[in-house]
Amino acid sequence: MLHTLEQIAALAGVSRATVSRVVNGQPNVRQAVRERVMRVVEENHYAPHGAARSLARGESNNIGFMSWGNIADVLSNGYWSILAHGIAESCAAHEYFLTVLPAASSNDSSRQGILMSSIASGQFAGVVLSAQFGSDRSITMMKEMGVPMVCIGRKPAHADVPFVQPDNMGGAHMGTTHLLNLGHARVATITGPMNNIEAIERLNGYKLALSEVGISFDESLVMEGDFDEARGHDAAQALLKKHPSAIFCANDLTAMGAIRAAKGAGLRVPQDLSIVGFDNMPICELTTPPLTSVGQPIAEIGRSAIDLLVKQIARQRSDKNGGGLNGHAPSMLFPTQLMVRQSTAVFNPRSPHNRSPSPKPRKSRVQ
Amino acid sequence: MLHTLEQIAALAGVSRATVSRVVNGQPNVRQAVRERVMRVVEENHYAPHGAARSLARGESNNIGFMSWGNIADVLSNGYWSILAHGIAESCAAHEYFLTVLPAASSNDSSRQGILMSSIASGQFAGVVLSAQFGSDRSITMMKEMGVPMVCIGRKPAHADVPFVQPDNMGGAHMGTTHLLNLGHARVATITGPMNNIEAIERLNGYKLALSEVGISFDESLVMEGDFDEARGHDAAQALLKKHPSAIFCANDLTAMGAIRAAKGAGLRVPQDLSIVGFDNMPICELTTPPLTSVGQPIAEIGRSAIDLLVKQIARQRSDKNGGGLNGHAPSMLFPTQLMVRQSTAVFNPRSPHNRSPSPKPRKSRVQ
DNA sequence: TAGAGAACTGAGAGCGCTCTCAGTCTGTTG
DNA sequence: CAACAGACTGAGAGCGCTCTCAGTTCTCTA
Repeated sequence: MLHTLEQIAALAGVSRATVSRVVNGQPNVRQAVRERVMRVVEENHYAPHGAARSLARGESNNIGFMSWGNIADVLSNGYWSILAHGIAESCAAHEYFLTVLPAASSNDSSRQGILMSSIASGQFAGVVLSAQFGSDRSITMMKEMGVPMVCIGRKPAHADVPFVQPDNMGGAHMGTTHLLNLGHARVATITGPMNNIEAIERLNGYKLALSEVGISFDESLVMEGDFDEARGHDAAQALLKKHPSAIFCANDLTAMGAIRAAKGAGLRVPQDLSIVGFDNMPICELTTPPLTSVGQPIAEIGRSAIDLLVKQIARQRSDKNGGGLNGHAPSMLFPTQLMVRQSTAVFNPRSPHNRSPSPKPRKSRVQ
Repeated sequence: MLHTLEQIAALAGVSRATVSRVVNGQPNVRQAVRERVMRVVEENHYAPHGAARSLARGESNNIGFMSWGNIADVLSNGYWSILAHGIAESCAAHEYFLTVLPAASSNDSSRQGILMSSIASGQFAGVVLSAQFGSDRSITMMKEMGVPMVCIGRKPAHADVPFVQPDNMGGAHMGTTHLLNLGHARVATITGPMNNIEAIERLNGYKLALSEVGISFDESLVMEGDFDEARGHDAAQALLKKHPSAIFCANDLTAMGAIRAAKGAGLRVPQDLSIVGFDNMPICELTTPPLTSVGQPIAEIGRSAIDLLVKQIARQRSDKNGGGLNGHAPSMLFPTQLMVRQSTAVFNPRSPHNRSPSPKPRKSRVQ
């Protein structure tokens, strides 16, 4: 705090350059000198000034995390916390700082301008952004600026931006198949917002699972949600009129809404209605009944995003120094895993709820 | 990205200094010149280089947020998400960046060293830290370095560090009094970890409420928890043997554990057992039954932390420039609010659970 | 023990920006 | 119309660090 390289150099009786070498662990310093400098450094709690170092090196040690919007409820649902935790951890491991960039909604152009200029200012070595919040325009700008970036979730319009995401389709397929194997024939689904690629992929997984067992897709068993509990509740309430015996939900919050709707309608979960969620948040164990859910390795996805980004940054730097090995940065799809809890059960033909429109039960073959 | 002040100056046919004035909105630039420069700046998407600016100005535009530990479950409980959201928002409003500093546990000294030297490096204009995670030693060091800081939660050993926190004692008093007013006489409590000041304050609020109505404090009705669901469950399970008719829990997660324990013991909430939580997390509305909880303005606390910090930073800067008005930065206590939901009810003398050791019901006077 | 080569050290030129200070250019006044 | 205040502008000296390059000191080998 109180000291500069210059002062430490004076105190140790060497030049600035030598102190710099010692501080950065470079070779070519006599052992005795090295120790003397180290002692002075420690005695004075010297630490190199970050901004000066960035300026001199022409590189930043900061990674930007563009995700936080004015979207408090998204944050509070816990998904982002876990993700952020993985991201922060990996940043620390790579010795980068993680800086939170409150993402601007596409229509808030002044905020977006500030955001972009802060990125343009070279404060960030790279940026992690969420497909959900990153506007297409800002992605385009960042591409033009040549800022390394990684997207959490695929961004269809920007296929060239490396991304990390769970195997949404595979997971939804697995969750739906679980229900089908339990003998359910009328499996409904509550999707996420259909402008969201992950929601679409999950719906596709659901469709695939149905078609595999020869059940034709019934549009009336699909309701669009928005990944939130309230919408999940309303959607489920509407769906229950169609007498499904099971509902596959696009995420856990939606599933919690569905459970609430079922209870409200006097149905027992899982005896009258089986429910599957997606994300396997910690909350799944705390609901009544505990929620069967398709799990994704959220923290690991966050970590991998940073790993990918750091690789890109490194490549960019070596490119500048003449190294020419280019090649496309890979994206990563993470496997999902079904966590069976107590919200799903074998199809129950005797449930009063299932008697109305000819349930046609499937032969149960529990996994 | 691609441009420096120098280049913009050349393009606009003026000197560096003039471009600097325009970019920083300073006076004393002819209108015509100002516009010409602005145009060049915009055409080239110029933004000043952050590190260079910090270096030249001798100030950072970054605030450090020291809280994230390797404590994934703390994060995932949502409290920190909401707090972080308030913090991030206020930082953006004050035009600071928010950088996440993964806090080191006190026993991880190498990590702590890195952390401290990054702070010492002057990258941060100030630091927000959590009383829960900030080690006393790092606080002492930061005080020595003169880094402005604000603590989320009081740190008894550092009374001079400004802090923001909810009125824990008042809130606990309110929550407990609510139960007493419902006629409960055997009100148990599950505390937070007793090395945590907030947990202690909440316990004190509980004691105060009891003493106010002349009920003597019964140690056997107190169990120590750790703000987590699992410990809440176990603590409640143990407490139930003492036949309390109500439990005041130090936070919502603990309360959720208590609900689970009650159900496991065949008790109905609230008919056999009333339960109150603390924090009023969004999850309170989703439990069965919805949880009565003492609410604190989490996001506002986060925002205020930054407001306080920014004031300190400003004062420090003006001090350096000769301004001498010092004075102690204020701390802030935020009011709590009781959210009554369905987990609390009037004392029920006919509950089988309440028949054992002479319940001595209090006369119910519902609020 | 001279000479080559390796190991070590320091001087100095930036990185891109800010900010002071001196100089230039107005537009008023007396 | 000379003189002067006030508005404007640019030169230049850093901010604290890194990194190259030239110079110095060792350490071997012949």
